[in-house]
Amino acid sequence: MRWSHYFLFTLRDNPSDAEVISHQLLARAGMIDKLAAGIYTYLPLGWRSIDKLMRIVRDEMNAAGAVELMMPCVQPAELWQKSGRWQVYGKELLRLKDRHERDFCFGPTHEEVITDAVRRRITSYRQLPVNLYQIQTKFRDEIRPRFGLMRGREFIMKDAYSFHTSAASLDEAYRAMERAYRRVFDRCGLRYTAVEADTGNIGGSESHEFMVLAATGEDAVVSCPACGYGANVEKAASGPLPPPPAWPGRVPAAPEAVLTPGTTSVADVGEFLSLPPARFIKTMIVETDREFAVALVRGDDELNEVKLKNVLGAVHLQLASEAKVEQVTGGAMGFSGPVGLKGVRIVADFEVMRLEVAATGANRADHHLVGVVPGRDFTPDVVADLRVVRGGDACPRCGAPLEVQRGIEVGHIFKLGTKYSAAMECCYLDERGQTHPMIMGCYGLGIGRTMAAAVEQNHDEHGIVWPRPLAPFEVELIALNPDVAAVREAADGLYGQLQAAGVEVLFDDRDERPGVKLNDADLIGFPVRVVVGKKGVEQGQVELSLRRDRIKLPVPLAEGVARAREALASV
RNA sequence: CGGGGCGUAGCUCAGCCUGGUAGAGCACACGGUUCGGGACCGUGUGGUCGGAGGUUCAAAUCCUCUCGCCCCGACCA
Repeated sequence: MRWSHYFLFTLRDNPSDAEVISHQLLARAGMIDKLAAGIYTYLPLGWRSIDKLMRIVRDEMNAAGAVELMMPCVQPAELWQKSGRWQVYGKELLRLKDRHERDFCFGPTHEEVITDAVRRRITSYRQLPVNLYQIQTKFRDEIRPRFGLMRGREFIMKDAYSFHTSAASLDEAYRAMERAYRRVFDRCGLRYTAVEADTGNIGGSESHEFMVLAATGEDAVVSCPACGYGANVEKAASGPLPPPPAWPGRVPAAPEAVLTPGTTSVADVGEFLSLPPARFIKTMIVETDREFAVALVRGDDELNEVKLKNVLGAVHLQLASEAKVEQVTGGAMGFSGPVGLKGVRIVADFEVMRLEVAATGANRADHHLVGVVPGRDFTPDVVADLRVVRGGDACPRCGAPLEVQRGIEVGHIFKLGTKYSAAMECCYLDERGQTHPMIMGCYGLGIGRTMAAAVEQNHDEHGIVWPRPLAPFEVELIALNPDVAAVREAADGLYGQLQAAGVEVLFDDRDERPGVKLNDADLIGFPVRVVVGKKGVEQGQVELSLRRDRIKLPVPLAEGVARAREALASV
């Protein structure tokens, strides 16, 4: 492709609304164009990357035995009412009406449609299992789209759905999908990790996320370098913490109230009473879709709201407002504690119950209780893992120190079970003629997000450094001085030869100054660059360089194509 | 939805506080000099200052409302 015949416009400045590096670079490199919040055009260069990634994904899905189809974006409300998600999904579901005022939505995911398609065709165990996938544009009306392609409202996703007669069969498909995902991300040259994940509102029994490791990731990933344990921080567990410093002095027979004016944070009270934060019981009042509840974690720990939500069986959970806190505890916000609380469920973290004595709020303004003994002075309704795991905590499997890194969730696979098949009567007859709901799995992979993640992980101060499999073109050929006949002829010749050799080449034949073309080449970041300049051509040479190390190497003009292909093979 | 910030030329921004002829750089067009790391000189095109209402002799500037965008939080296959 000749640049002069293409549709490629690079930007010198970062767009004012681009904050993360992948958004900045993809926009400056002329690959994407924002139309509205979280809604982007893939310009020709960007679309080539997307197309390459989709080919890799198709390849691996097909190899893993999944079958491609294409479902509609616009879906009738009836299906969603049947699964119950018309009510549950909330504002993230973009709803619309047709001219007859009938309700539709723009599909954020396709469990309903696929389950409907399968239930009307498959009736026998003999026809199972099946695994169907599509690559398609989704729409989710996110509360807050951000970070360019990383969290769009409209985005391209590969989604697959499998149907089974047994947990063993589902497990087989699940493992096959896991292997396929690994191959996809391996082929893309990404550094990633697969971790255990919370199943969220999708539901199901088991779930793994594929995280591309990058500092700008929205998620925290906990991993054990010793045994390979890995989990999203929402889900991650740890071994027991080391005990906090000893309680100073004697443990009283009953909690004693002390005056602690104005000290509402653990840090403040700790300093005021000369107690370490780990000796406090942090008490948080939460409000869920069904109740108020009280969560207790050790003073130096953070509450993991996802874990708490799961323990409480809640769909939504938030910290209670000041007024609600006072209503529940009878005391001021910032002075809450579990002692004497009535009428609410109390959930305590394991580490709280391991404290033989502690301090906590007195449910009375400007007062705390010291000498509180868990189990003696209060009894939680549930004891569970509620804390956010931190770097250095013990691995729950082997005890080695855990690491915490940032990650971008590019894939997520779930064992769904019968949640949708039961609700939508997607059933089969077994050998004995009995009816059962099918057992389902679902498997998502964000196409645009993976492209953005690749840029987050592969760039330098000059621009993008594409891994070859995702590079829009493999080689950029630059005619530095196209007004010089010898240069033009040499570059034209190389261009024809590269094309004939099947190399994907973008030929920068623009009438621009050398600096502009060289800087643009760095910005758009194809793996191999071939520069034809006046001086070189006089000596029968062109210059070859790799984007990653930017080392320039003169090669004979006649060997240009062969050497470029060698260089490509090396990346 | 809560908190913060921003909407002025295709892009990045200044001007606003303290009301008085709408600006710069880049991009684009033409001419000239340049040409291996984002050149220079000259000329030129391009803006209902996000929108509506108000105050005023006069509004990009002050006030009210509204729309859009970005960041933090809550939320999130």
